[in-house]
Amino acid sequence: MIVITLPDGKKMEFSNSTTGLEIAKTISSSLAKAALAIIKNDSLIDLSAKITENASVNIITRDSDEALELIRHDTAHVMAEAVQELFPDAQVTIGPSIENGFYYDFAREIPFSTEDLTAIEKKMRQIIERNEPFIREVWDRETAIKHFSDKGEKYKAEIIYDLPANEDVTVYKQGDWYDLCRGPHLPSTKHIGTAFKLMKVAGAYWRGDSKNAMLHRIYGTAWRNDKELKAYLTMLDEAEKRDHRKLGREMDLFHLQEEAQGSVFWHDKGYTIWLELEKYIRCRLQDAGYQEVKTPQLLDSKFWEQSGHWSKFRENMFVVPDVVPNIEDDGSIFNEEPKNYMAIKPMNCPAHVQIFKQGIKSYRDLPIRMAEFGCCHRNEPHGALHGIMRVRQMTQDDAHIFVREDQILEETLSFCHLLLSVYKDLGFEDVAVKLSTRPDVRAGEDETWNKAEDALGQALEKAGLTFSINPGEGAFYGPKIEFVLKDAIGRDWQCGTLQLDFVLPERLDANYIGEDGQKHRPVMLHRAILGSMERFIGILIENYAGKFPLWLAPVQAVVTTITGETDDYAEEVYDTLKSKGMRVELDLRNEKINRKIREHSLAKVQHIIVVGAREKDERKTAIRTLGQKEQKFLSFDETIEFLHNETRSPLEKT
RNA sequence: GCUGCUGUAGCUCAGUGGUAGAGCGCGUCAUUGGUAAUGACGAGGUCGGGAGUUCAAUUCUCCCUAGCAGCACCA
Repeated sequence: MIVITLPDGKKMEFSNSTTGLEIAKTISSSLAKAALAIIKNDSLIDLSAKITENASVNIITRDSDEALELIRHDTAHVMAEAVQELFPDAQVTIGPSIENGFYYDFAREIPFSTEDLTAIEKKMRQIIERNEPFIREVWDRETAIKHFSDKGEKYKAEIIYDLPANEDVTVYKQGDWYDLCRGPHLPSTKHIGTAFKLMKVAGAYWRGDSKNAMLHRIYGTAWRNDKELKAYLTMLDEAEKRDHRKLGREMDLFHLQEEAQGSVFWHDKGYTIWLELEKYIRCRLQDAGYQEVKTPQLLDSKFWEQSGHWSKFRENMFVVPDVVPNIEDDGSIFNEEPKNYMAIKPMNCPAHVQIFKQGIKSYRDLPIRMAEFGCCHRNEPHGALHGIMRVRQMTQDDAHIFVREDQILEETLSFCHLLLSVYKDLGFEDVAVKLSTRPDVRAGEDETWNKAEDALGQALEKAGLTFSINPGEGAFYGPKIEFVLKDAIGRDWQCGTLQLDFVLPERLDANYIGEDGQKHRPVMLHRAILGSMERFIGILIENYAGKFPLWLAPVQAVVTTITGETDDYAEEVYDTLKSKGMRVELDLRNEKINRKIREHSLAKVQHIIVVGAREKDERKTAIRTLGQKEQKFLSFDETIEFLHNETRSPLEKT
């Protein structure tokens, strides 16, 4: 006799064994039809799996998150079958479900083409239509290894070989095709439905390691129903429309060119956003008791050896020989072998420690909050570069807070408040927080790590933030907090960070005099709110789809005319707005008003101020605001006041 | 860095083994038009760079380079 407990607490009895399907049938025939799998004591298992002991059971139907994962995983299996039917030379490897869909990696000489995807997808729909049940089998380990090896599936054989000894080797069959898989699966292929689409082919390393063979990965998306699929595809379209590289060009914000790959040419309009953002952050930091500094770009390699970057970070640094170059037409660039090397800074922290070290610091001086809009260069791999989001020259809104150990909690807490308040001002209210804890390879005593992790955790709790733990993801020198914000179309961006560091002050021999008259090591908090100016502006562009909050917008209003007869009045409006510090443009072109409205609207100018003969006569303006049907008719003075109000930054609003 | 794809006018993109085209933009002229494209004419290209095959290469092949997608890495 076994007892099954349902989520509502109801108990059911079965003679000696049962299955999820039997339980569902006992409850109702409609549930039996809808049931896809069950959660038994917190683990997801097949509907047909035998239950032989007392258990709590939750029946999974299509609308649950678990079902969606099953759908995605099963679609991956069906794709693998389709691929092997069409391309018998392809070996299967792994195919998990992922966010928004699934992928499957295949080993094969020839990569898949875009045309292949169409054929594979067609075959998948046939396989689903066959409605083959997924059947689980447990195989003997040795037999399984031999079987897959003989079949030429060496990757599968390798996976089985590496499976923990206590784990069953399970194989799932769907018709004649089968795959090594832990499961669970849907009852049969038809449950997958039709809401999936193969998206793209890409290379991927076996087991994610760049030393291993490159496999061919096919990505797909899969959803519960066509409506969800369509919504996802619409979101992708929307993301493409917002692409900062496209908007950056269209709005004349910046450009990139191959002679300076990974570094941004900021145009007037883009740099206006930068300056406004920088001004805003600078004010917030001043209010929060930070000092601002500026440190050198080029520093001797010996300095980086001392800081530890030379051994740990050198492959990401730009190194310059400290030699006068040869200017003769022939011959090498350098006539002598360089004795010394300089490196362009990839981080600001070691330089900040040098400032800290000037003079003697007392425990009374701490905390010292040292900020820099630090321009750093990192020698990023070519394949990593992406628009202005991932660049080789970047400016961080960086700061290092030198504290005593007893100040960690308080400084962390106030940083969290500052960061959330900044994000809110910039339009991001949905922020996820992650705490990354000690990695396997680390510096420092376990006792110190305990204190550090506790302090960060406590600060987050005090700040009222819910957070998830990233075990083992901390830096080697200390644990860190990462702040992830969600943009207008639901994408996540990791921006802010706070990292505790016990190592660098030690390496660079920073100290302060404590109450006891002895030297002590300060702890460093590395922290950034935006991350980098480049990346954050990229995020802003995509989040707002180019329609920036007015205080950041490069063009806040355009004054334009209907005919040339009112040019003088338009100039007066324009001059007055300009003199009040607003970013206004004057459009006196000999074009029809329709055209001018269209062009400025497409350029995402939010306020178009039209002055024609009527407005001139009455000393008024007609303001057309982007996204609104009605125009406003305001007097000259009201216009100035209206725009002045609209363009106020969050700093002026409080 | 790895795999695949791409590079033609300022932008978006056609096209061809016999040295190139469209739309938008730009310039000139005409037009003075009340809220999402006025018309006409015109100027723009060593077809990413180099080598090879060929009588002939923007087109075919190879190498390099940059961009794009993904992987790895990461702010």
